[in-house]
Amino acid sequence: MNEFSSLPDGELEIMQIVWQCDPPVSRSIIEEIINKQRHLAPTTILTFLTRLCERGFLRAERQGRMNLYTPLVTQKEYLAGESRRVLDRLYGGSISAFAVSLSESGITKEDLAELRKLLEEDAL
Amino acid sequence: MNEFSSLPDGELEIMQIVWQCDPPVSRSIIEEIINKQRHLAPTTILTFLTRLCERGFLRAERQGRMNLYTPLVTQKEYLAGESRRVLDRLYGGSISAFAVSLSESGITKEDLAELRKLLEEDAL
DNA sequence: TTATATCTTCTACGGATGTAGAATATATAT
DNA sequence: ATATATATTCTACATCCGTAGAAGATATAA
Repeated sequence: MNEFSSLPDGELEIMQIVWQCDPPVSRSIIEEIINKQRHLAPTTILTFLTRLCERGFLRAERQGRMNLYTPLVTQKEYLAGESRRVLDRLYGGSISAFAVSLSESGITKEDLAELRKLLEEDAL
Repeated sequence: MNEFSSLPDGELEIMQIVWQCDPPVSRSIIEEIINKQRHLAPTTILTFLTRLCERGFLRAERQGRMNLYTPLVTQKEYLAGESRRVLDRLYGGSISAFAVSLSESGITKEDLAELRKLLEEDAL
């Protein structure tokens, strides 16, 4: 259905933060959030942001001497495509095969309950 | 729980074939199967096989002038670990979030039915 | 108006990956 | 015993990715 390229880890990490923020968002905001977890040089973050723009995931607009970034792809869209790819690649597209596999590496009761609920509500 | 590194696409493609075969398996067998889908030079396949040995996913034993490869990691083990990683990376570990996302990119009725059945049988 | 601080863009580099030709080893047919 | 066919290992290379210093641009303080 949709056609967005798969993102490498570094870029995905940035996108996840952008999505969780109120757009548009600046490099410094992203840096602040990321640095709660680990250190990345400002230029590293900017490299990722530039690559995401080239990929068409973000749009940059200048404000003063800094850039503000706005997502062009929603998290929902991206995750739908990416999940599909993963499922196809690993399980030939079978979500139940995936579920069985996960249960083997430990699935939480809460998640199981949640899944049951979704199915009962015909939410899938 | 388990600790196997994530495989790059090329190597995974080979492993999927190895898993679906009766071990041990030769390069030529793998080549035959792969070439139904796309072309890969024999040396390319051998490169992947060598890398998989280095990673500890395969063991090679010489037979005449050719090598026979045996998996050291089961598909089940690998998929469990890999799925877990994917789930954590994309959905903070929530399988229901994953299911919702998949339903947005189109989930088949068959899969849905299968999933219901698994849940009813308490198979997860 | 000019120096300074700060933000971005350029450039770079090592390691991983996909791909395969060149070089080498060896079983086998003659 | 040797040539030939064929299988592997070596070597190579372009591209991608993670990472960040160097260089360049510009808002702002003095």
